[in-house]
Amino acid sequence: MAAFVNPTMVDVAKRAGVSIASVSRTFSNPQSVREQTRNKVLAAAQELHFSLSRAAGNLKTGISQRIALLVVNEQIEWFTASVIAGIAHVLRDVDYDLAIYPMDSRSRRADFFEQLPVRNNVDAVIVSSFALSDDEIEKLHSVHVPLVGINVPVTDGFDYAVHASDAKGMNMIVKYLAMLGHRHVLYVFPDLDPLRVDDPPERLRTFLESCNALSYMQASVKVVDPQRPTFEAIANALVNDSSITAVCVHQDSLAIPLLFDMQANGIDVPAQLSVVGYDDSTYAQQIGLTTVHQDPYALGERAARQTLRLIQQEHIGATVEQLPVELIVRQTTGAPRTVSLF
Amino acid sequence: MAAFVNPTMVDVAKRAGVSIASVSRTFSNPQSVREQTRNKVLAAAQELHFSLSRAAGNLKTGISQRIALLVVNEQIEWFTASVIAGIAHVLRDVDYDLAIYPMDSRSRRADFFEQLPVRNNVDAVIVSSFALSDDEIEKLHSVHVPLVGINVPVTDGFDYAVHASDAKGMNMIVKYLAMLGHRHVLYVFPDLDPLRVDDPPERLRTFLESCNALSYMQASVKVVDPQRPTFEAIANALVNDSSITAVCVHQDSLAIPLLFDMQANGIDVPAQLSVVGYDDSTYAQQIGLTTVHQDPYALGERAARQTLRLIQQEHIGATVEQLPVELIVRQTTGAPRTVSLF
DNA sequence: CTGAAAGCGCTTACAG
DNA sequence: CTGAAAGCGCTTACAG
Repeated sequence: MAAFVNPTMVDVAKRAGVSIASVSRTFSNPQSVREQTRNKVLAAAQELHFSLSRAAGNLKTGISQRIALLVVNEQIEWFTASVIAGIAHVLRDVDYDLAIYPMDSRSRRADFFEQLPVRNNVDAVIVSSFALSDDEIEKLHSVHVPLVGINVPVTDGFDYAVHASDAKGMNMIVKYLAMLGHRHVLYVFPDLDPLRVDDPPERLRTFLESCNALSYMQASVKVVDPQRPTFEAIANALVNDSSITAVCVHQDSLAIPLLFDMQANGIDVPAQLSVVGYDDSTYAQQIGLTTVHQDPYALGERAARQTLRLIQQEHIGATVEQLPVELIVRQTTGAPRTVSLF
Repeated sequence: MAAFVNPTMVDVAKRAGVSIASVSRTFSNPQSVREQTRNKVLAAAQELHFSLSRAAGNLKTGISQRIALLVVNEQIEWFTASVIAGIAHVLRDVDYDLAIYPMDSRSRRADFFEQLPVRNNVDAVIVSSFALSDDEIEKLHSVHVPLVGINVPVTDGFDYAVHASDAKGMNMIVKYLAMLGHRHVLYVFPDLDPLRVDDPPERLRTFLESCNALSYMQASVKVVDPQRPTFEAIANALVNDSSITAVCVHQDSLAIPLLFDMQANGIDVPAQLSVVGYDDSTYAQQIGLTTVHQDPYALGERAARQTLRLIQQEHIGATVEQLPVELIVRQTTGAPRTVSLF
């Protein structure tokens, strides 16, 4: 490992008896070189275990083959992990790297925008699921590279943005519950990461709007500490107002333990109470949770594809897109109860 | 965006009235330049929004600041996502990139080892949670870069490897169940990803060994399709042999839906049946699952740190390490039942 | 402590 | 179709 030196194009050129220009061309633009030459080069390259140096190419072309992803959470959870997998999948095929920059504390975030380590070293930046301040957007613009957003609450200043529409999903939930006959739904809302400056959150907002749009539909909200059992937190809301017949939980990761606790406490879901989640995440299917399906992997893929187009200066069509969202009715929802809950 | 050109060291040097060597030094080795000079450089750099080009540096130094991670699954699941987050965390601090190469199909995997896109373009390679063939290891050696493993079943040919010991975890489970008084445990084993050439899997193997070591402990195994409900699959094993009083599930992701189904089917866990999982993954805590805790994030961090040392040619101490594993006793385990299950 | 200069390994006009 | 040559933006021995 000590004195090992990788072969370069000059080694290949020598062995193949051609110029380095021909070597370069057979890799970057094969049809521009005669087949015979190409074969000589390929053979020599194979024999020497030659491999292009991306650093040299990057330097010459000014293309870094790197895209930055700004995310808010460090211990990456379900949604972000899928987004990353989707992006990484499309980038790998074109030999691009994804450089992940976690903004998991105020100081890290401040440092990032202070240093802007991305300047000069990235072909685009993608922001996932949090809001940028105007100042931050301006700084990102100063790196002169396409800026794309995934589930960003406001899209001004972005060259492209994709969303899974919370508005549509919530609207479907509310309409579906109304159709089943529910007239009073409790929204369970976890205290959010303070760094996620999405305020008021789209889901909650559109839940309230959707209920409002239906004159007969009453909405209540219960804010809950995600670290503590949700069941206990909402139990008294439920006893205090017996007109609540359905619970709409902000996200599956809260709904699933809740369901479990309800079952353990002998509450019959959905006979006594309907429960709907949001995300269609791990276990939702196995457990039979009615929820809204979205596809963060697809979001990542789409964002990555469009980013690549932007880098290529290609036309990308619409500058803001929504990916479909789907209500998945399973076993936790039904008609409102006819007898009392407790 | 069109004609924008980033400033280079020569711009900074001019503005600061020094040579580019001094500019370079103030960034790479600040104490080698006089404070006054350094300040001039820093000021000029700031004014021009200068940022080092990593491509140029990489080319000159031969250090790519890139580490490859080989993983087997594309739709990245809980464990791998945490490993990645752990690695990415330590790499970000030293401005290294993580290039993820998914080996999610035979052809992708074959292509990777055929092309070896990593040659000449990576400072190390890390392999997570699958077995390499001898041939593959040999090819990776030919890239002349440190090779490190995370939870790899065999560590020959690796410069370093970290594990969360399945053997220890399983041993704790079996001893704990024995202590509670169980004498016959059913191991629930999912059909594994055929690409994960870990055969026979450590967990199952050490479960059987641990039971064997206790002369009075009987072990049974039920192979299960992870796509279908586990409860139905094991129900008849349970009725057919009433001496089974505990179920040891290969991983939490199987155990959690199983528990849910048991509860729904009126089985009282642990009064009628003890259930233990493995992983301490999402929801295990909220749901009260007895399981073995391991820390893939820590595994990733440790692997990354050691990889960096290897790259630096530093001494790394032991070449194979195990990270602690912990039995977390919660509410799904107890004494064997005294009345029949069904 | 500082500068002039070579060179890392490519790509790509340009000329033939 | 092919080659000679310039140059991308740094780092670093070398000399002073």
